[in-house]
Amino acid sequence: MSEIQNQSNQAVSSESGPLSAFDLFKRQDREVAKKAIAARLLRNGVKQEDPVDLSYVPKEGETLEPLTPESGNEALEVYRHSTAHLLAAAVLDLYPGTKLGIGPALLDDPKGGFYYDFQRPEGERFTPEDLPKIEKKMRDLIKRNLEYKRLEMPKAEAEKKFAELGEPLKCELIEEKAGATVSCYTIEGTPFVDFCLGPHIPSTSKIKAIKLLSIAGAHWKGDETRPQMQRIYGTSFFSQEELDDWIKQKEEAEKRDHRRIGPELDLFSFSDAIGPGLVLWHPNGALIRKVIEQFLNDELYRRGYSFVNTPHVTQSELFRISGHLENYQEGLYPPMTDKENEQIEYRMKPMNCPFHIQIYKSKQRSYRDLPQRYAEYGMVYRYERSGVTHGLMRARGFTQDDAHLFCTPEQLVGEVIACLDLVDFVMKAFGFEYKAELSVRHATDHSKYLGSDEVWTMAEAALTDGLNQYGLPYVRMEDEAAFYGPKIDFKVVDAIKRTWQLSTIQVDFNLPQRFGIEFISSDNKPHQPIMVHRAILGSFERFFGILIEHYAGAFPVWLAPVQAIVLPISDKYNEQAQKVEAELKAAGHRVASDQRSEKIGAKIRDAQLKKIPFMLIIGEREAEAGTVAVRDRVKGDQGAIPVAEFAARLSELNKTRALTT
RNA sequence: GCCGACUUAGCUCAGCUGGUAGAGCGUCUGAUUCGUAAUUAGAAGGUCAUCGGUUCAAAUCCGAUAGUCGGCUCCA
Repeated sequence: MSEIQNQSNQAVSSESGPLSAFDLFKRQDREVAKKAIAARLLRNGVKQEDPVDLSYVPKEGETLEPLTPESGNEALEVYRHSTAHLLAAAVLDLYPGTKLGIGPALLDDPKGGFYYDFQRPEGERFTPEDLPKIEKKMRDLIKRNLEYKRLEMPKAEAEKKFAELGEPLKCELIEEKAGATVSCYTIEGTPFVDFCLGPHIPSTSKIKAIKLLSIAGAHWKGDETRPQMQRIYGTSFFSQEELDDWIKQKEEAEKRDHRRIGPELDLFSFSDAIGPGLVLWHPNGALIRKVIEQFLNDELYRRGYSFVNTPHVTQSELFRISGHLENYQEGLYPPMTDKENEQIEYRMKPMNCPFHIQIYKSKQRSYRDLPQRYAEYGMVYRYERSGVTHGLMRARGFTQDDAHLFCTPEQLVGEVIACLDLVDFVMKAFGFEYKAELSVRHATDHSKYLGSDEVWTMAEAALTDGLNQYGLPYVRMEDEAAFYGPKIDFKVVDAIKRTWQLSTIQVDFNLPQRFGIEFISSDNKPHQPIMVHRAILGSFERFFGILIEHYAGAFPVWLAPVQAIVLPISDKYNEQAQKVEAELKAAGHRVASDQRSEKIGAKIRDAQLKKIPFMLIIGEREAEAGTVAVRDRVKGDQGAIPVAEFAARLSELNKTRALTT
């Protein structure tokens, strides 16, 4: 990375005036200067958080590095933020009287891009037909190569200026956020002025590839009590190729959408007669779920878990004690009143933990009994607001693969390591890469956290030691812990590089205290056990949705509802097909046969669309030889092999949970 | 919950500014007996999401309800 010392700046500034970042870069390397869109600022060699404009004139002790398209997210953020300004300029030009909200860049996929919030005058609003017009105007502005100008002024002056411009929301922001000096940006030749920290690209022609995406409602500052504005989403890239790739990626994600694939492959559905967010698992989906459950069952037994079962409803009292009633009132289904005693109300359960605690509490526990590990695939019900349900990903009724560990402080590290190993084992089985995040308390401000310093220090140390001993790299997130304890979260990366938050390991100081659970230690005195909540898949519903998208519906053999389908060439070989089907079924495989009077091409096509891993074709040759011609859904025709050989192959794939054939 | 869009046969979708429904796929019945991604003929199938209104007349216009979809932390 080229680096320009301020000394050189001072050396020349006497003759030709002070030199800007751009001037300095140009001296160093014309090509780099041409590509630069902003500059990274180093003060006494220390990188400053916010980049600066190319017009920035460095001060004593400051060094600059160019920010180019190759600089990654830092540059992309500046670029997209500038595109958001361009959008606002185009909108103001086309729709005078529009008030500005905010317009930040977005980096996270799938929302990568930017948006700008607008308030149109009473009675006016954007419609989807406006987007092409606005986009066209943006392109016009790009062609005119207009300059992004930075203005600085005292706070009072800025407030006056925006008041004159009729931008009340901007005034509110200045009031709240601004220091003594306020910076603004304009785009030359447009009515656009924005209160903005910057930095921005030097001129509109730097913007190479844009696309406006959608219009949505958004409340000012995300606050529902504030007026609703119209938000325009868009995205921009340094090149058309990158934009095209992004569009392709989006289309790929749409093709994989579990809400499309689910009904297509007859995996699950929703029914208006039942209600939003309540899932019907069809035979194919339920079968996959059973296979996953069986896989987990075996593993959990092996790892010393006990299985428990608890009811779906409970007297509200349980959740009053746990604090959920107070804190999550909105998220609960409304209460049911007891028929015989109006004083008693029941609730659908939103969590399993208090039930497991009741099991723990059912008798006195000795330190010799610990750890207790209770696992349950517990169905819980949360009243998600009507606008937020999303297929299997966000449902109102879902099944947690929940477990609660009750242990002594000394046992915590060991339990953490065991959980890490379980997460690793399960994620690898499904072919997921993953990353870990350790969420701990704020370094100094502990006011919002419950529990003593002593116990927090112990728990954070146990999680950290566990991660280190297990050898798992992690990101430490300060101030991201839950109020009730520190945690480790896992993010998996799917087949098309999207990340999903799945597993979690959380230490809880709150519930043991609220429910007053204890164990008798070797000192013959009661102590409070450490409680750990842990989920691997999170919820079966959501995990299934993620799996469908991860595999695009083409499940590996061990999960596929139908692992192989027998396809007779014509009716003449139906009998042989039935024999082969029966033989494979007897060997424990999930096999079907297609005995319709269709041509083989049609049968193959249908099997292919159902994403069945193997097609076993039987014609005259195979019937005579007792073989099947194996067609792999990915690799195509594999030639004929004896039925027994195919059965052995299927067994092997199933046993090893192979992800490919 | 809020903003916007959408809801027509099992599925995907046509149906122009109101004149009372159409295709492809699928299903069913028959013919065909076929060698690696769609053989063929015929038939059945819809209170146009639901309820209400305007009109001589509503899938079409208006309103309400339900459901689905895109959003509603990202800051000057």
